[in-house]
Amino acid sequence: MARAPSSIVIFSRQRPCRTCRNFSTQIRKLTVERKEIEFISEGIKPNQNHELPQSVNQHFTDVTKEVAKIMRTKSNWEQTLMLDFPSFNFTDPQFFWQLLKQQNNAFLSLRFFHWLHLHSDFVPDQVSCSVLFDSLLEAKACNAAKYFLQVSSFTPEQGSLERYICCLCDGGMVNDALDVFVKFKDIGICPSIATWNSALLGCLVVQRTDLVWKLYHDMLESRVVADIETVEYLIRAFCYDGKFMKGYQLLRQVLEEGLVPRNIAFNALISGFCKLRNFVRVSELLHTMIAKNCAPDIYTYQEVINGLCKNKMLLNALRIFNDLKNRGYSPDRVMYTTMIHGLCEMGWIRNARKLWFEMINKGILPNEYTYNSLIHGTFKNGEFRKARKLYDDMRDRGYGETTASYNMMITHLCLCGRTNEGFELFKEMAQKGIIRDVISYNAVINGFCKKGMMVEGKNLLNELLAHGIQPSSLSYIPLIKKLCELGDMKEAKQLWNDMQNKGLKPMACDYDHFISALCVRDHVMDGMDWLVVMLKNKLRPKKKTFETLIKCVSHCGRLDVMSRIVYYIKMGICNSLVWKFDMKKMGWRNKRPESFFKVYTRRRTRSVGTKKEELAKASKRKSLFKVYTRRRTKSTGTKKEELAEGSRGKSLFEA
DNA sequence: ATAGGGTTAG
Repeated sequence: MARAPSSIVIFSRQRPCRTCRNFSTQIRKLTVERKEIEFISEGIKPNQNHELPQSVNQHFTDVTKEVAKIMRTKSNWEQTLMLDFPSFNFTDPQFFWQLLKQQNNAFLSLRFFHWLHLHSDFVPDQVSCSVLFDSLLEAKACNAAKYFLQVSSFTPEQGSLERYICCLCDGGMVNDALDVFVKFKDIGICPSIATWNSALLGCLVVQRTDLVWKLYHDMLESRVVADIETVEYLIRAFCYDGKFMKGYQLLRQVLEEGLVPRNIAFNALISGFCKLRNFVRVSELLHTMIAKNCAPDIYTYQEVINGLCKNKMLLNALRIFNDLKNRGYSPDRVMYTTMIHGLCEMGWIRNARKLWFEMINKGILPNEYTYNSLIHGTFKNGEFRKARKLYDDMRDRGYGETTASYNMMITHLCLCGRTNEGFELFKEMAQKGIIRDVISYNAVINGFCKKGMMVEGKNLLNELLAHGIQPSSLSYIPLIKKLCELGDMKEAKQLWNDMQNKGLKPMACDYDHFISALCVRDHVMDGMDWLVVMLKNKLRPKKKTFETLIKCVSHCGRLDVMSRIVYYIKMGICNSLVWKFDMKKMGWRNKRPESFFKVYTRRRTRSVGTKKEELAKASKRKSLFKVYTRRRTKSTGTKKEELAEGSRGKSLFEA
């Protein structure tokens, strides 16, 4: 696959006109074309060796008018034409010209051509073809243009072909556009930079960055000089691929050359660095924008506020939001919705309501997104009745007929124990023809499981699979969790295997369902086996998992198992980066791992034993622990060796 | 561009 090279050639055309996307200004007007046609037609005399008499031309004009009228008004125009003009020769190229000029409608002309072609293999002459083709392009009818090109097999001139590429890209038919590029390559002609850019944008819009890079590779091969618009698309493509740093480096590179891309490139980068939680860079980008006379727009701030909210930095988001208002920017509906959603997500429902009424007072009406955000927040706040009322309000306004709305409502109904109502909505979706996706199914499956309705839950999972919907791990986990609770470990394991056979990776907390179910039934060793599986899958166990195990271990006094847990902590996890990060957060970096051990023993013994017992046990454990620390330090520490030692450790414990 | 599904901390 083609990849973007690290550096690119820049042509210093700061703001290129968008040749290919603005048909009304860039493409010659159809009226102009018509004049040209009339002019040319005097010189070309298709099928005739002499001038047509004026009377014949007049006759054509009359007939074309009549034909146009019939085509516009009658659905069975083909028959009507045959009946009304039984002896007329429609295949006369002169007549087709006349029709093109008269009808002023590319689609009607195309239909007429299609009819003629079906009956007589009629193909208009080159000039008519290009007029028709160009007007189809002007009408952005890429499918029609493609069809016409195939059937008439005429060769458009280079300009038309380039506009054809733009038209295809506008209509999302990027693969066809790429085929035209191949044609250009074959005849050794290089399209203009505007056409390349239009194609890059087309690929970007349909989220095919692989094609962006392929095109860019071809561009470099054709020695086309990229311009700032190209750079914008490449930055956006990098961001789409999640390679924000590469996009950023490209931006730096062009800024150094004195070129500034449009806001949208900055916005994409800002959105990316928000995702990475790199707000220092976000701030730097904002400053760069201002310095380069590229004032951040409402979309820019939208990205910033969205990023801050998603990272739970609500106060910062609110500050910027209020600053904007104070500085005279008026937040739009999207901005209000984003802010309300952020507040609801964090449970700040009162502030969310305040903004809700503020926007209504400003004359901005909430839309479906706003309603959904506030309903979500109201549910989270446990106010079922209020949420229900808001939902009815939304329905009264004609919103709520989308999958996302239904899913939100079903999820919350199921969460607050109203699974039946949720299921009713789920059925309503099917009746109304609203698509039910994996989230809809998962929500109801979860609801059924919560109520212990396992048969219904399993049926729904099977229905989901039967409908060919790609399940997610959340389609299985509620069932597995409940089965574990009920003690049906066999069935739970069966579903667990089904899930993994579908390539779905469970998360670390999903193992807890098995571990706690086993611990409840005093099967500590089996619980340990699950821990081992987790570690083998390079999953970082949650603190809760250890707590569950340790509680159980202490309950049945299996000190041997306890030391094995500590062994795993030392052997398996301490070396992974993730764990180190967690250790750092827990404040025991540079401390000896015993402290971790102590935390758990202390917590446990408080609830169980007396202080004397505690001390005695602790010292015993400590000595056990020391054995293993010593053993571990002996090993030189390559991963393989550690794994080998891990398995030896296991057998030691079980002996 | 904005809405729908699970994690963690004292």
